Amino acid sequence: MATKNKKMKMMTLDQMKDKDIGKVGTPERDKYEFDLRMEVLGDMIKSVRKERNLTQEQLGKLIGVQKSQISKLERNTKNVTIETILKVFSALKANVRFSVEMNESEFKVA
Amino acid sequence: MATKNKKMKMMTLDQMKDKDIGKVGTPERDKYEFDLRMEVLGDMIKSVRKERNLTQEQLGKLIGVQKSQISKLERNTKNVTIETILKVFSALKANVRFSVEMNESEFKVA
DNA sequence: AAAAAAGTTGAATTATATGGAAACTTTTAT
DNA sequence: ATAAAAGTTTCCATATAATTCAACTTTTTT
Repeated sequence: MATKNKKMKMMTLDQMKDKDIGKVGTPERDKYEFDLRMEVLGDMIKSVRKERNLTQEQLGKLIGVQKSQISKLERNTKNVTIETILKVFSALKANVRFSVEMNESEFKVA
Repeated sequence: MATKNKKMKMMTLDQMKDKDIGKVGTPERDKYEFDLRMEVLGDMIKSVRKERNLTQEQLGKLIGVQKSQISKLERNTKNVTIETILKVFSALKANVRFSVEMNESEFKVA
């Protein structure tokens, strides 16, 4: 509940999962980055939502959709648009950032 | 899990833009993270593509779409799905990562 | 164990992203 | 200055993401 870090708090997905299943308080819960995969996105939403102590219905109301929609997003039945991602995380007061990492040597232009 | 590869090169969008308009060789071209905003996405694609010395047509061929499609993505005429982002950056041999940053104190559950 | 709350699923609809083709414009050679 | 290459735009079709509603299942509470 009450925060210690005044600034930002970030968490890994695993840590989030740990939280979901009970194991709270891992040490390196500081920052988290992961490859942008669709499969993992729903878990992120769910975890942040839980962190905010919201039900799917409440989150839905926050962004103006039914709880079923939230469920679908969390369960990742489909591909998702950036807009949707932003809408959801914005409602959760979470910043989404993304970065592109370019492996120079790996590309050969013939 | 996935570990860092040896030689990654990352760059900021501003640096990419600098490159586009001529200013190459900025010092902190090392890593880059930015808020996931749609407006900026097209620039990312364009910049990485240029870094790879590809034309829109070549990139298009790489992922199996017309050059007009690439143009649209770069110009951000529409919202984009994750799948598309991945497809493009994967063709460019660039890793996309994304992170969620949660400001604890900012959320008040009533 | 029953009731209530939370979450899931399926079917249907609407909105919009993806995509191609061709004409057009801008940029880059020659 | 012209031609060629690269990029943009418009029109259009198709695929699929976003969404709702209602019934259903699972979880939580009492």
